[in-house]
Formats: sequence, C-alpha cells, structure tokens
Amino acid sequence: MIAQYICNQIVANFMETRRDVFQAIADPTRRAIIMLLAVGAMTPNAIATHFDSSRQAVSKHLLVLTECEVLKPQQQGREIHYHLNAEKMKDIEKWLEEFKQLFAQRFSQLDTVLALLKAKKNESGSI
Amino acid sequence: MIAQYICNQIVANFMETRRDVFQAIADPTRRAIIMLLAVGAMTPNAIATHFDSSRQAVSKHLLVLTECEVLKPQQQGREIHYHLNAEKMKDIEKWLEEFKQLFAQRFSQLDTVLALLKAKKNESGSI
DNA sequence: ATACTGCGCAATCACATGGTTGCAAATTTT
DNA sequence: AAAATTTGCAACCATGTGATTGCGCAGTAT
Repeated sequence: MIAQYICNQIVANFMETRRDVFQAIADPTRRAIIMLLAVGAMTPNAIATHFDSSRQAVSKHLLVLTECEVLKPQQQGREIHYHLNAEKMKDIEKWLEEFKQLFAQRFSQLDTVLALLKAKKNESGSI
Repeated sequence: MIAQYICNQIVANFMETRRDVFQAIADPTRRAIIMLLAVGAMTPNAIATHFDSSRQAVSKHLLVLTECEVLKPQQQGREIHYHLNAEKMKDIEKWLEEFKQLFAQRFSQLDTVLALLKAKKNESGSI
C-alpha cells in the first residue's frame, strides 16, 4: 500500500483540463493530419484530399487541433495554411518523461514510504 | 505543395484503430490513474479514494485502460490488483519518435520531392 | 449461517464527438 | 460585374463518453 499523501500529490499534479495535446492526438485522423503537417503547411482542401472523410469533417478536426494549439492557421488571400506548432508536441514528451521517471523510481519510492512508516512506527499508523 | 504519393503513404501509415494507448491517455483522470499505478499496483477502491468521482466512475476508467491493454487485472481473493503494463506506453514513445523524425527531415523530404518533380518535368506533372 | 466487503454489470442521463448537408462570406478568376 | 473557388459556420444526426444509481455475485469475517 502506498502512503496517502504521495498518491494525492501524484493525482493533484497530473489532473489537467480538456482541450490539450492529449485530446488532439486521441483521434487517428488527427494523428495523421499532424504527421502530414509535420512535413509542411497545407490548406484544408489539400489535407482533405488524402482522407476518405469530407472536407468539412477534416475541417472540424482542424478546428479541434487549432483549439488545442497544435495547429496555427495563417490566412493568405482566400486560402488558409495550417502550420504545425511543434512546440506543443513537447507536452506529450514531457508527460512521458515524468511517467518514465516515476516508473523507474517506483522501488525507491516504496523504500521511502516504508522508511517513513518505520520511523513513525510508534505514532498513529496513517501518516 | 507536397507530392501526393508521399502524403498518401504518411496517411496510410498513421491511420490506426480506436482503443489504443492514445485513447487511454486522452482523459486526465486516466492519466492520473496511470501515474498512480506506475508507482505500484492498487485495487479499484484504493484508486477511487484519490479521486472525487465515484468508485464506479473510476471502475469504468479501469475498464477502458484494461481494454487498451494499459492495465492488467490480477485477481487475489475478492480483491483485484490492477497492474500497469508499462510496455504499452512505448507505443506513445514510438509515435512521438516517428513524428520527430518526420519533422526533423521535413526540409530534406521537400528537396526529394522537388528533385523528383524536376527530373520528371517533361512528363505529366502529377507524378 | 449470516452479515459485510470488494467489485463488476446493467440502466440511465447529459454531454461531447465525428460525420453529413447546406449555405454564406471572402477572394480570385474571367 | 459575374462566375468560380476556398473556406468557415450552423443545423442536424448517430454514436461514444463520463458519470451516477442500483443491484447482484463472489469472497471474507463474525
């Protein structure tokens, strides 16, 4: 059993709001769009030609991606070029890194908890 | 403008099915659960105490995470210990790595396309 | 045997999501 | 000026999602 305060800390740290990068990459179509735009900026019509779904469906994905700040629209006359905001992708990397650290240190964290429990063995056992 | 065949290849490669790791980490509660279980296996009740939502709500998240093969339930008497399948997390890392490579090589890919276009300048322009 | 506990499952509900069609606004072309 | 193109936006629909409540079943404790 992990000590309560450590768990609460973990939960508090990693509970975030919606409309983030994680929602952006949740949909396979959106992941494909991200990959497409990683190569270069494109217009909605150009993007849509690569998918079975309609232009409007793709456009809605572009809206979501823009709300997640993964894409940045750039108007050029009547065309809109969607650019990738590669910086946002780092949020995923950051989370993944935090996870990997937590996972790698799981034994030492348990040791910490056990040591704390041992040190407080004479007090009330709930820490 | 990116050449058609490269784009189609990208789209085909990165269109995947649902119920994958990306859906697993789309929800902030599920991300927090993953972080919790990264430290050590826990029972549904123990997990639920760390969240405001009810036990059943957490249980549904556990079901989703299990379907995504991020968690593995392990029955012990009447208790079920949910273990993290850290291997599944690598799918995210893999995707992120592919993205980073694609992004880093975007200029050279454009060069490739332009070179191809130049070589075929006398044929039909669609490649 | 009889409670109690831990847990999954079904029903239900509000809301989000992905998709479609239709249309209007803005820009470009003719 | 008129036609065509690119695009976003609104309405609508089917389905998915997150959450709640109620319940039943399998272990455990008394």
